[in-house]
Formats: sequence, C-alpha cells, structure tokens
Amino acid sequence: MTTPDALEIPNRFDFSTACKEIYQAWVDQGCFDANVNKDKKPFTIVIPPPNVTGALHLGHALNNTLQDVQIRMHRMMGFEALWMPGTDHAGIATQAVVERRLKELENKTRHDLGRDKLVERIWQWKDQYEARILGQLKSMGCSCDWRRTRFTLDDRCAQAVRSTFFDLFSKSLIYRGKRLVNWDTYLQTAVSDDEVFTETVHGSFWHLQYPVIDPKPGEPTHVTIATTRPETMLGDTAVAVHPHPTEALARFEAGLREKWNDASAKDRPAIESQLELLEIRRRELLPQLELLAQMAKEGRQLRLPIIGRVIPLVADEWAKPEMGSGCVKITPAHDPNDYEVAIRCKLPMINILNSDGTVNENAGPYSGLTMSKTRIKVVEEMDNLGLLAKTEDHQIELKHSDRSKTPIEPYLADQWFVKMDQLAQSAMDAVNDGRVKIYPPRYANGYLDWLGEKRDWPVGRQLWWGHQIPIWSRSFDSPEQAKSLKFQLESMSERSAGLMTVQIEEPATVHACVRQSDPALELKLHSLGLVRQEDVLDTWFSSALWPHSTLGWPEKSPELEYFYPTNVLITSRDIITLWVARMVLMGLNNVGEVPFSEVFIHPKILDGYGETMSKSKGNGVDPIDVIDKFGPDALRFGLSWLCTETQDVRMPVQYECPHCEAKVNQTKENRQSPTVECDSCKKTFSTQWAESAEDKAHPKAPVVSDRFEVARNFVNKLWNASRFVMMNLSGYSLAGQSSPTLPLEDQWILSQLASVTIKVESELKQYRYAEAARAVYDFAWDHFCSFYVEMAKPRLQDPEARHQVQRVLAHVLDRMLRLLHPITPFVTEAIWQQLNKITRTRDFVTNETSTDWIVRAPWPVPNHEHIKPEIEKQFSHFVALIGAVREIRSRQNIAPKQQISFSVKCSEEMRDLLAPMSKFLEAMANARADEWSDNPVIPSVNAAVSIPEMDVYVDLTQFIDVAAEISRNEKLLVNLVKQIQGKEGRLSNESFVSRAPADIIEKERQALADLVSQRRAAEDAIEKLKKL
RNA sequence: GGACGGUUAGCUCAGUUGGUUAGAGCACCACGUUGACAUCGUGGGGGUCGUUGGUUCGAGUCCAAUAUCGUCCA
Repeated sequence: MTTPDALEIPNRFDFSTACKEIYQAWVDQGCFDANVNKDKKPFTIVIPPPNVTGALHLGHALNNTLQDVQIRMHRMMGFEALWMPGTDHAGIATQAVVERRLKELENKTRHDLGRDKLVERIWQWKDQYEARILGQLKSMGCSCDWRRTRFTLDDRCAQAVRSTFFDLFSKSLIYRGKRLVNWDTYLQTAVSDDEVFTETVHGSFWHLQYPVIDPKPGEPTHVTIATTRPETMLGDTAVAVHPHPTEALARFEAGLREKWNDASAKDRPAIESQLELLEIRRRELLPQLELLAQMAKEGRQLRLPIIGRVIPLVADEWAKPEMGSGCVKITPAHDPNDYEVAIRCKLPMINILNSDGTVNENAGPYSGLTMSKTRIKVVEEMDNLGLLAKTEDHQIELKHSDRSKTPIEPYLADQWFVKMDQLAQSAMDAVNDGRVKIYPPRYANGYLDWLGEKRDWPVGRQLWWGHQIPIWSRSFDSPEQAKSLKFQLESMSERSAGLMTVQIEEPATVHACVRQSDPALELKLHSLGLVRQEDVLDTWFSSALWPHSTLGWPEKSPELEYFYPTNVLITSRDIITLWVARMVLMGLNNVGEVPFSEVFIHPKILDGYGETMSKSKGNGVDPIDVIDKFGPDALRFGLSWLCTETQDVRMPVQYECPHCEAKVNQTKENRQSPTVECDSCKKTFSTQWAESAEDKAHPKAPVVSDRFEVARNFVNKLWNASRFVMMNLSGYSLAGQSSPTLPLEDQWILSQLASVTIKVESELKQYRYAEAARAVYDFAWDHFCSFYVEMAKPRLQDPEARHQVQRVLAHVLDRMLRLLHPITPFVTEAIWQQLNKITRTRDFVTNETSTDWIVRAPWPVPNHEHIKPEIEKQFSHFVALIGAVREIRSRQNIAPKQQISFSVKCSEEMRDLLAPMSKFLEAMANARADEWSDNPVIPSVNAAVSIPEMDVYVDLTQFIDVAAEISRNEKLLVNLVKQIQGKEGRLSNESFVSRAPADIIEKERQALADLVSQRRAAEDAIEKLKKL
C-alpha cells in the first residue's frame, strides 16, 4: 500500500487530459458494450438520434446527460445496460443546409448537380457532422455501445422502412390523395406544416365583382366576393353562395348568443357589437343572398373577368353568410376547403402555379410573372374594368417557410398518406391503459389530443435526401387498361412470393409496392411502363421505427427479443407528437409491443431572454465550450442540478474574451455577429458566425455560462476531500476489531450516508435529477466535508482513534463516489483509480474488493441498520452548539487564532453525549468547554446563547465588545418578541385551541415557553451589559 | 380560440400530504490563507411568496377570479 503525500495529487482535477484517457480506457475495456445475456435483466435506452444538420448544443447535452445517468446507474445495479446510439438524416433540414452552402460557395442549385450528385454531397456532409456529433457525445462521457451506432438512412434502417411501408400498403393503410402543399418557391419543394411559421403582415382585403351572365330583371348584375389573394382568381372555377342563408345566419346568431351567456363581463361588449353588425347584415345583405341562392339552384353562370371563363354560381355550405360578402370564390387547386367544394359540386381544378413561384399558362396574360407581380396586375386590371368594389386594410397571417424564410404558396398536389385511424387508436390505448407511462403526466394530454384527431399522416416529401417511396406507378386513360396491367402484375412470381403488392387508385392508376431492393424486379416494372415515385418519405417515418429498427427488425434478432421493449425514452416536449406518438404506433404495428414503458420529458434550455436556444437564432451554446472551461463532470452535474420538473432552464450566456478572459454578455444584438469587440480590452474576437477569412483571423471566443460554476466548484470540493482522505490513509486496514459502539459522529455520518443513498436512487428512478443532485451535493459538502472531515482531523492525530476514523472515511468516500458516478463519471473514476492504489478493501459492510473501474462497481445498497433518526437529532445539538459559539466569535470580532472558553448549562445526558466531542469544538471553533453541568460556574462577563436544551455562556472577560453584544441581544430580543406575540395570539385563539390537533397545540406551548425563557435571558443580558 | 406551465431574496431556482422564524447557489457585507479545497472557510444582511377574494383554528401550499410571461396545438 502506498499513501500519496500532498505533492503526488494535484489540488485540481486536471480534466482536460484525464478525461480523454479515462474515456478511451472505458471503451478499450468494453465497459459500454451490451450483449444478450440471459443471466441479467436488460435495461435499454435508444438515443433520440440527433440531426446531422449541425453540431450539438446545450439542449442535446442535457438530453444525453440524463440518459447517461440512467444507463450508468442501471449498469451499476447489475442490468445489462444498452444505450443505442445513432443519428438522424433529418430530411429537408439537412438537404436545405447543403443546398444553401452549394448556392453560397459554388453558386449552384441542386438541379445543376442532379439527384445522385447532390445526395453524394449530402452524404459527405453527414459523415462530417456525424463524426463531430459522436465526438461531442464522447467528450461528455456518454456510455453508448458504439459498436451498434446506426443512422436512419443506413441499409438496415432502409430495410425496416421498406418492410413497414410494404406492410402498411398491403393493409391499405397507405394511400395517395390530394393535399394542400406548402410550396416553398425558393427551395422548390413542399415543406411540412411543422416547417412553416406564420407571421402577421400588413395586407388588404379586395372586394371583386364578377359579372352575372344574362341577369334577369331584378337580379344583381354582379356578384361581389372578397379576398386577400386576388391573383388566385385566375384559377377560380366557381363562386359559391350558401344554399339556405337565412337559416345559416340564424344558427350563427344563436351560437353567438350562447357564447355571450358564457362570456365574462369583460368579453361581452365585443360579442354585443358583433351581434349589432349581424343585424345590419341581416337587413342589408340577406335578401340579396337569398336571391343568389335561388339563382345558384337555377344553374346561373358568371363570367370570370380577365380570363373570360364561364364559371357556375354554386350553392354550398362552405359560403358563410356571416362572412365577407356572403359569397366566396372557389379556387380548388390552391385551397383545401375550395377543393372540398369542387369535389362536392364536381368542378374542374386549375393549377396556376409553376414550381418556381411564377404563374403558368393557365394565368392567361400574366403567364411567367411571379405571384406578387400577378397580384398587382390583377388588381390594376380589375380596377380598370371597374370591377374593384373597394379595398380594405387587413392584417394577414401569412405562412413562411422555416428553411428559406420566404412566403409559402399553397397548392394542391398528389400526396401519400398513412391512414391514422386504427394506428392512432392503438397508440392512445397504450397510454390510457398504462403500458406507456409519461412523466411528468401532464404531457399525456397533448399526446392524446393530437392522436385523437386521427388526421392522416402525409408522408411524402419532394426531396432527394431520404428513403424514396418504394412504389412504381403507371396511369392510364381507361380503368380497363389499369385492370389489365394489375392482372398482369399479379400473375408475376414476385407477387406470389410476397415481394410485391399491387393496387389501383381510382380511376385508372396502378401502383406496385416492392418490399425490398430488387434490381431485376425493378427492371421488369420499368419494361411494363411503371415509373418509380420521385418523392422520399418524411424523415419521421424512419425515426418512428428507431427503437426496433436499431435492434435488427424486421429480422427476429436475438437483440430485438432481449432488449425490446426498451425501458425509457428521454426526450424534449416539442417532439411528443411528431416522434414519440409515432414510435408507439409503429412499434405496436411492427413488433406488436410498445417501444418503451416510460417516457420522460425533460425541460428545455432557454437563453437569458427566455427564448429557446437554436442555431438560427445564434444563441446556442456548444457543450464543448463548457467542457473546455469547466470539465465534462461540471457540465453534467450542472445540467442535472438544473433539471427540475416544472421549470425550463433559463441560462444567460457570455462570450469569454480570448484576449483577456473577460466576460461579454451575449445579447440579441451581438449574438449573430461574426465578430464582437470585448467590453474591457476592446480587442475583437470572432464567433460561430465568422465566415470570411478576415473575421476568422480573430481568435474565437467560447460561449459559456456562469451557471456551471456551482458544479465546477462541487467537483473541485469532491476532488479535494478525496485528496485529503487519501493523504491520511497510511496504516489503513479494513481488518481488525472496531470498537463495539461507534462514536456519535461515526454513527451520524453513516446514518446520513444510508439516507442519501436511498434518496438518490429513488429520485433518479423518478427522473427527479435536480433533487438527486441536491441531495448528494448537500451530503458531500455539508455533511461529509464541513463536519465529518473536520471532525476526522483531530482523530487522525490520535493513535487510539485513527484506525476507526480511517475505516469510516474510506467507507463513506467509496460509497459516495459510486453514488456520484452516474452524474460525474470522470472525476469519480479518476479518484477511484487513485484509491485503488492505496487499498482495494474499503467497504466495511460488504467487505468486497473494489472493482478495477468504478464504471463497473456495484451500485451502493443502503444499510438500513445505519439509519438512526435519534442519532441525527442528537447530532443536531452539536451543530447548534458550534453555530452558537461561532456566532459569538464573529459578532465579537475575536481573531480566529484566539482561543475562547465557554460553559454549558445542560442535563447530565446531554453532557455525556457532547462532552466527548469537546476536541471538535477546539478544532472547529477554537473554543474550549470549561464546564458541562446543570449548574455551571458562569463567567462574570459573558455572552449567553439559548439553544434547544442548552444555555451556552461564552466567556468574554478578555474580549468584550459591549456595544456589539448589546446590539446582538437587542436584535435577538426584537425577533423573540415578534415570535412570542405570534404564538400568544394563536394560543389565546379559542378556535385554534379547540380545533387544532393536540400535538400541534402542545408543540406551540412548548415553543412559547422556550421563547419566553430566552426573552428573559436576553433582557437580563442587556441590563447587565449596560452596567458595564 | 384551446391546452399546459411559470410568477417566491438583486439574479437563477427549490419548497413532498396546508402546521414552529419560507430555503439553496450566485451576488453583497465583515473577518480569515504556513499542507484537502480561495473553484475555500466562518458569520451576517436581504424576500410576506404577481394581484384580489374565498375555504380553514392555520395558506407560498387548496379553490375562484385577475394580471403578466412562455410553450404547444388550432
């Protein structure tokens, strides 16, 4: 055994070099490898695969820390713990990033490169960022089984995707339909609703007039419609009016009155004014609408201005008599509601949009103009024709593409859908009956509400980066031709082998779905005139399969058998619907079991302004910056410390100037600048936004937050406490008889250790990370360092006591390290290695030999026999006593080196308990106890302090600062009087005495008596002091 | 418009079933550095818990209303 002296262990944990070595050793030893092992129970987490769009930020760091804590804890508990790593191809997000760079750096579009070349470029990007992401995870200490690393676009995921698609298609759960697409005219692709944001912009409400063809006497010559998008009139194929406007208006009014009844007084005036407007509308507009409804029934027609097309006036309930002019223009190809009307009324559909955002030949004279130019021209022309009735100002909620920030042009396109009815129901059932538990439970609402809508899932994307839809199609003019092709396909051997399935989409399109990549079959289909669908699948389609595709599905692999269902999914709340819900329903559909039994939703990390961190806002923080400055353990402990149940984490961040290390607050102004000038040294540094060579020439400033200082300090404290223990273990041995009764302080720390062990485990199992971190922080800092280690110091000098105190120190340190290992893996491993050099037997409860690596050490099992509430209570007398003495010292400004003495008035039991601890009072407060008795000699000049069951008299004969002592007592007196008044008031309250529980009343009485005696003591003291 | 969450010390946050004087870290003040740790130690000052009303012997905690901030879904 070698015991290091102070020089051998530095007084700082050098995380920058140690962590790399430790991590490599863990990997080399296979510490993170999980294998099918029937002797152990599995514990599995699949990582929420980070997008390969860019590097990880602090939100990912939080997410992955929380997972690693669970994995490491369960691994120590003896589970076969598998953390499945991987990344997500992230469809449009990644393609958009690569396309943008292509444009910026080479001034090329994706069409210049072509599909294959672009996809190749994206793979290069993916390789680069995947490496960066996995590197970040490793720096954080994530204990993933890297041998199993997967990617949502790799071959095995592709197999899972095709099998799933084939299965759903065979069950008729996938179909093609019309859907309004959010067309991004800049990227020339459709973007999903989730990739769209709305912005209120200033716009207008134009009232246009369409002439009636051959109006009869008494009939209007024009029909007025109002629109915010006049250019779409070029695609109008009808104008609709409600078939029964009077009834519809009455129903609307009834609804409004009902709302008035339920409304609060504040909201009523608004409804009342609505009702008034309704009355005017009834008088002035309704007769006209009735007339138009009649005309619609008669099949009257209108002439669409500019284009000259004859369009019908139709009766349809979509036209709301309470809205606008009561009539509505119908543009089926650019509005989903109009599309429905067109289906009901059998109207033609005319698309006027080119993919680049210009209007096509259907737009007549404006063909080739952009939509916005077309709008101006249309309005001008309508005005010239005298058909522009009026123009109103109007605030419009305009959709924009999140990727390109340009306005969305909506139009209807063919789209593949997954039918959600049964699938959604299965996922709702799983949560309702508790097979999947969501923590915190309130998040189940959003999940259930969203699934409850059972909206079909549009899965096609007009992209090149993703899983291409495995369908080959051919359209015919007549249904007979389609049927004949279907027959031909169905007689092929591949169909009978279950490799292909065929369906007809009305009226005359044949779709063949192919189960797995099969060039020969594809060639055959091609020769029959079938062409593969261009679209790729929504990125969430492959993500939805992640828990089982990573384990080998569709094969019945041993891993799938053993590790599935996984135990918990840890993620953030914004993808509960997009991802969590879909994993549940796909898991149930494909494997027949839920993918995980628990879901933990953790808080989000916000910046100093309460905004979510994101790369585009420029307020993201690279966890590597934090690791470089504070170390990975501090990052992890800090994030766990902040991970409370209800609060998002607000984290103001600063640039750290690379020239002078001063902090520069990150603000809304500077967070997107490529360079920033330091407030204090006035030199310039660069940021993540630096692109030009000139900007990059400035050194880059890391972005950090002082919210990690708590954790950094804690890691340092832990390191140094361990260092102290190790420096004092010479002669240590676990062997040898210990005294039959341990001294109070030993029993106390062992009791605290057992309690904190129970608490940490139970909190972590409930995903209450902050509580667990706080519990272990308090134990390590306050209980172990501030008291136990301090009390160990005199005992280590005492040959009689040394052996015993070493045993307890080693035992507590060993277990504390294991308890902390899931949260702070590196520093605990580093200490463990040092400790192993001194001794391998440290746990006097189990007598076990310590493991080579703490990562493989057993999770500490609390020793319930050590828990002694009465010991903890007794110890609190000591804590109170030392506090009282220290306060007097401080108030009297007595130099620390100056010893003082005091007497204690207390019971015999208390004397027997505390007198043996006198040496600690000398060491910890430089105070000597002269006497412990029920009637001590009281020093002539003293400061008296009353604490529970004791009166302490500190001898101030040599030190008295009368003024300070009077002021201390007066302050105390004020406080006491306040409390006494409160208690007296309560106890003299008849209803309190008669209704409150007896034990509460007794407690109050006791407390009051105590306070009164303290008040008398303080008053006496003041009186005496004033005489001095 | 709907759902959910926040509002407690200068800042960032805890506060379990309602029960002594509402806690922590940072910041602040005073004192302290010849071996665990100044990324430290000791002590101190500082909040009546967004507002209003209610239930109760007793409310930061339960209920209602209201203000305000945020998130998600329409």
